Amino acid sequence: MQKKRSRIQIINQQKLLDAATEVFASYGFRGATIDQIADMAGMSKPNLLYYFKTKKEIYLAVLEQTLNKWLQSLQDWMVTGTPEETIINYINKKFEFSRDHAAGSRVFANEIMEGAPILKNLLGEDLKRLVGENTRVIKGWVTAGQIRPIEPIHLMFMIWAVTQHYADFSAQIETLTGKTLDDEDFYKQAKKTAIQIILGGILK
Amino acid sequence: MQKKRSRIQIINQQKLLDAATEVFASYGFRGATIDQIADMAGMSKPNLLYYFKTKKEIYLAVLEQTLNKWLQSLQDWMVTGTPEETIINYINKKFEFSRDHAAGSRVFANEIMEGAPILKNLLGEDLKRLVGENTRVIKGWVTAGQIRPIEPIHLMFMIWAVTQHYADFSAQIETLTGKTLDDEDFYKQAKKTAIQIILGGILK
DNA sequence: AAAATATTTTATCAAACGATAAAAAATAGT
DNA sequence: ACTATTTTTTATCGTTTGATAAAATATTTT
Repeated sequence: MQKKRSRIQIINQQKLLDAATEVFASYGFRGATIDQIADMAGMSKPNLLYYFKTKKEIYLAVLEQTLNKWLQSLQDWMVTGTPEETIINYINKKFEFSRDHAAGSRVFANEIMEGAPILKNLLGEDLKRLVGENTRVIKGWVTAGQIRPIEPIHLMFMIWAVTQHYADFSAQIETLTGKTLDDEDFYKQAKKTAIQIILGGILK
Repeated sequence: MQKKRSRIQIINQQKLLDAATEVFASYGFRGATIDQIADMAGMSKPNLLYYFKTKKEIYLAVLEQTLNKWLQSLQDWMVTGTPEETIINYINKKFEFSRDHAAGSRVFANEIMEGAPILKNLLGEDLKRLVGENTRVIKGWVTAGQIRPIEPIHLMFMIWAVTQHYADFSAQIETLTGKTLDDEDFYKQAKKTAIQIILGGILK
């Protein structure tokens, strides 16, 4: 029987999750230390462990919080619109995610580069199913002659690659351009270019 | 006065660099341990430290080895060819790198996600200069009306994003498709799709 | 083969790390 | 205001980690 979470608990757990997201984003699960996370949250290490019993437990909480938001954009895939509308909408959603959850995107990237020990099962089931549905839609467009013949899965990868790149490599992008997605003009230009090229590349 | 490296030294240092590349690729600088690297190289920890005095020293060696190969593809940028030839050639080079140096690509990705503490200076100088040269070429194409109006830097990011994605997220891609770039057909299809979309997106 | 040098192993260290126990302080319920 | 509960702090533990010293082994040079 789970007691109702107190006000302090809710505040502190979220504060810890935010700090943990930042630290795991930078150093991955193994490279991150709970000292660092506690420090960033303005808390002592044992106090952190009062809210999350182990390092793995807080990592799982971070992954879950981020994953839900990540999958959301895939689920919102519109099957009713035209190819153009659908792709634009999807790229928009992905860019929004990269801007609003850049650290979460990097947590994912780290998890996958470590071999996705935690997410492997989930990627092989839920994500695989979602991707299957979406590639079928794209395949339908090709068959119906609505877009140029294209391998659907690689189009998906391409959209993920471009949108996530701005979150995962923001340090490099900032060094080269002085800007990040937080800059409104830069955000619009990045999105515009991506949409322009991808749409131009698949539409007839 | 540096003594000539012995036969054993050359063999073992390369064996260690290869092992270190794999481990740093998975766990980043902080997450990797020299025990792990030594194990993977079939060597004891103190023996590793005989060849590389510190963890940072072997990390720097790995970064340098990979960086040279990474920059190579940028330097080979053809200024004499048509836009079509130049882009195809560049994407080819990048895909080759992702296939032949996937682990190295991930070492980079980790370094950048950690905030690029080591590479920051280099990215701000050498890379910035190279990117500047290449974006100027693209800008010239636009001005001359050879390609559609496009923001050059975002085209560069797009090419990096797509090509590196296949190396950095190979675990995810393998889970979803069962294939990696080592599969010849998969490699060709990935490259073909990327070239088709990007060229189609920028050519008139 | 003997001597000199290079490489590997064994033993060990101090600091950092994840985690626990128990006391102290703060908050909530009556 | 008093009591019960929750939250925070202090102290500490066993491992892991990066690194060093010194002995043992292997290789090269003469």
